Amino acid sequence: MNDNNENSIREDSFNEPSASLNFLEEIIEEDIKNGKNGGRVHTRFPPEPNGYLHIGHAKSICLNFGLAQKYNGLTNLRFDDTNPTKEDEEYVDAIKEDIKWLGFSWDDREYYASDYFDQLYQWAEKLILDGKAYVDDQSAEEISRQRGTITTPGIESPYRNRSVEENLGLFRRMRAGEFPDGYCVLRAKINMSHPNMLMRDPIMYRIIHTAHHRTGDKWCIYPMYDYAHGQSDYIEGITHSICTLEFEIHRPLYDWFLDQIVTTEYRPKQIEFARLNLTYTIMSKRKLLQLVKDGYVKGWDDPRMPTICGLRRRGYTPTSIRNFAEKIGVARRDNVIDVSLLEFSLREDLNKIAQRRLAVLNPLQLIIENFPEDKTEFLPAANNPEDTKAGIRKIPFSRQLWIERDDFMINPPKKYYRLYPGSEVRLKYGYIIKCHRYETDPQTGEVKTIYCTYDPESKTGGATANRKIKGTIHWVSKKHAIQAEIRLYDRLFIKPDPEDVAEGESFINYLNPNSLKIINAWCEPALMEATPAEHYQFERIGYFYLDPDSRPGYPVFNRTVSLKDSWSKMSQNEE
RNA sequence: UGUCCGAUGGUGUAAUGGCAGCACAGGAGAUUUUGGUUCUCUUAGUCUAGGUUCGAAUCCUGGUCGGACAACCA
Repeated sequence: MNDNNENSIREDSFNEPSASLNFLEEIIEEDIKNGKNGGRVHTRFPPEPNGYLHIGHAKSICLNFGLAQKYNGLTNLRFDDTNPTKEDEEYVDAIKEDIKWLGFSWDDREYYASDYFDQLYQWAEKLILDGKAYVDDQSAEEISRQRGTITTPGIESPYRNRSVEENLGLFRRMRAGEFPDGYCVLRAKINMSHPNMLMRDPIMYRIIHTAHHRTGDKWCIYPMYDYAHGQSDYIEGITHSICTLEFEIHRPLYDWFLDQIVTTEYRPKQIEFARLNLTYTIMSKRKLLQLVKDGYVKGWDDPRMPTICGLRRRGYTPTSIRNFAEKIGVARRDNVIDVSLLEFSLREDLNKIAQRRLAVLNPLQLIIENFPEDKTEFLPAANNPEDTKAGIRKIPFSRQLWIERDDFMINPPKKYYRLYPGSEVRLKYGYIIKCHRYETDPQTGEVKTIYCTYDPESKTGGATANRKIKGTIHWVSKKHAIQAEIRLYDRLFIKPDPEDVAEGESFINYLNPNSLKIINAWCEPALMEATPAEHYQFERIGYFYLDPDSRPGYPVFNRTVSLKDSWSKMSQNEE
């Protein structure tokens, strides 16, 4: 497949079995080696359908599906829908779409915690029968007060030692709907002075008279997360239940509930990893919701949002996100990933696949004085220099062009090799031109028009085509250009850690006022046929992606990410 | 104040008692009809104090710093 010797050697050493494992892979390989759960690997991705998925979830998705793929296992999609007051069908569909778009499949294994309400209820009765659970009639406030604090033990509920019969009767009446919301709860009887507060007789069921998006009015009691999650894992045959670090403290409870019901050799195991944090980004669902609700962004899929749908609309590719997840690795220490690593993964993919086009975002008129008035030439241009199979297109060229305002200076600094009086540049895919003079607006002093001549032999394939010219600039033919709306996005926050708030401020104070700038651009005609099936690179500018707001004859493009720009960096450092 | 978890260049992540490596970011250069891409070189790291050991990022002890935990949320 590859007869380059050096390359195949490198490949081989890369695939050596000694390649290092992350801590999750180590645990899994150890479990497989020990024949745990019959050597099976079965993971799950368990979103709560109460919001949209973001890049942090993408890490979890890549981990869960990736690990299963690597060890020939399976991954279930399971909606953790145990709280009907917060959850909605709307989110279910969005979540499914996002996971599919990322490139993962749960086949037919789409489950809901609510599928297990009957089984969960049966097990709850068993716990009551075993004297391990009781109905508590106290108010939420009272229960909370009795729970003690982090440093002081709690005290036992006066209802803690009700008889099994009384508990069973009460629990059945809870289920039957005889009590209003909050009248009583079912609690596990564990230890009110446990140093881990979650073990101080945690609540298993509460009364909520609200219709559920799947079970409708069948239930008016709903299980809490801790009581539902491990049991759901057990029902589904999950082997490795991977979650984020904040659930670490829940693990003893996860294990306690399993202890009460597991009768088999098989048993799922919870393992925690550190969630993703990104510089200049917030990941909290609550805060993202606030951005949407209060109109700081235009919706969950606003291209500035770190949501999967936002990134998709912005022009991110699934490949770039998967590669990113691979690069950041996984561990148990808190981390903040530099957003430039995400952008690197994005450019890396886009560079390979993006269709090149010419567009002028900030136009300046250029006239080629020795080019005939009425002549149009069609110049062949490679669609993608990284991929010859992408083919070519022809770009119209004529006497009057638009060029980028940045590509001309009256008094250029050192190392500026674009256009200035007397200089020569190459027009990309076209001719070498020389600048002779320019015209300014007498009112404003702004440059209006640049006058050049072209070297007719300097076209690709021409006699002087290979002359060394330092600068190449992009252009569009004025009379053939089409207009498009361009949305220039920048980071949403001006502070690397927007959640690190000063006294009396909130993350809202750190919003970047320039996170969106809308302009009009002149584009080569081929962009009239732009489609969301393609990603585009406007040469020398950046990557762009067609927005659904586009109208017939008027495309709208989102700037996905700019090209790396070592010139602006260099000229800034000079200052 | 208690319990649990964690600590390796600026940011991530390897090294599983034996040469501290890789990626991003930063810097310098080469190539280039994109100041893009690609390529080369380069700056920079084991929280701290002790102990075990021929040998410690790794094992032990103390400290320091950071995180999690007191919803009828997940």
